[in-house]
Amino acid sequence: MTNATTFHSEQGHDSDVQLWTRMTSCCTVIENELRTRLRNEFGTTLPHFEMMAQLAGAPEGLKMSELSRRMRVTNGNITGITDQLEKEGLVERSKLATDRRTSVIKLTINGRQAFSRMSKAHEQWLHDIFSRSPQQKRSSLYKNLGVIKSMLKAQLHNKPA
Amino acid sequence: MTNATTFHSEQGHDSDVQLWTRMTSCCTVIENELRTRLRNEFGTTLPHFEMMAQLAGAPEGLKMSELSRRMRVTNGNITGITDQLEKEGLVERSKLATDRRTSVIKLTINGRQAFSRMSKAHEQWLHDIFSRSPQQKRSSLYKNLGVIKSMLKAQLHNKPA
DNA sequence: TATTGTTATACTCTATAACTATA
DNA sequence: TATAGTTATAGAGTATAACAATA
Repeated sequence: MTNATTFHSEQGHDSDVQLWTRMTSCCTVIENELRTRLRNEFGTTLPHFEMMAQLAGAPEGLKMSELSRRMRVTNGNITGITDQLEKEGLVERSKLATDRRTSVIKLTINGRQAFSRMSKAHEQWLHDIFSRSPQQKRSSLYKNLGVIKSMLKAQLHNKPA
Repeated sequence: MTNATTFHSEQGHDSDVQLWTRMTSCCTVIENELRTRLRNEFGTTLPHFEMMAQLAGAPEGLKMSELSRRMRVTNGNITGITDQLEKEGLVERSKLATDRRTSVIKLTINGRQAFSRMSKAHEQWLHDIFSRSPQQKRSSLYKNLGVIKSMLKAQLHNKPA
């Protein structure tokens, strides 16, 4: 992710730019922090972690095209991430009898254990970051982001927001 | 930027993970949109645009180390971006008499004009994205992100949030 | 010694497009 | 024809580290 701008305009939409600046700035800082910690403490990356998180929430496994849709990256990249995680023994491919084109990806036992450790830390990091903000403000933030999210969903393509 | 997770935990900090998921998801979608538009309509990239935005807000110019700090990337990358923008005639380096190590970067006239066009579009895109959300909610979102921002500032290093 | 900026390099992440195999 | 996944490739974006010039 990249950063903020401080430019001032003449169109009267300054507040939109400022909102975006603040959003992306907060996200960049947090994401950099998470990325660094995942690398230093677990030797992994954000996309690898996120694929595992998707799979942890789907014990029956996910098709690669579904992972592609959810993670908003193209098929080729899912192949690459899957290859690496499979080599590490964290996920496994299996074939569907009903459609031999399709691969279903699941966490292995090892993958599930590894993800469990990582996600505990990840959750704690986020708690450390957010818990200094009053619960009421966090809740309001969550709700208002939900409004943005549903607008984006309606507005831009058919990607999940 | 990367994407969301939907994992559920046992530590009771689920809401922190959900907040982060929603934040980063919204940011990813918007950022991808801005990146695509900057490339398609202006043949530029987000970091290039953002450096120009920083310089547009500082008519007296900025030191490269200051750009590095503001954009949260290392010096070497600022050198690279500056080289490219300079080659396009959009920025110029100048030397300080008081410290001959330092380079001060400014937008050229062309750079200022180019940025003016781009930032008008950029502002309009953001307005299109955000304006469907009620003003009151956007304002609340902005304020609550401000709380996060100042906490991050206090918490993580000395980087500007 | 510390700081500013440069250079060289390598890696992660991503998109595009051509491909294979199935449907 | 359309879809699922693979492969190859190119480029963006970034960090690390060694370096030169200056403070």
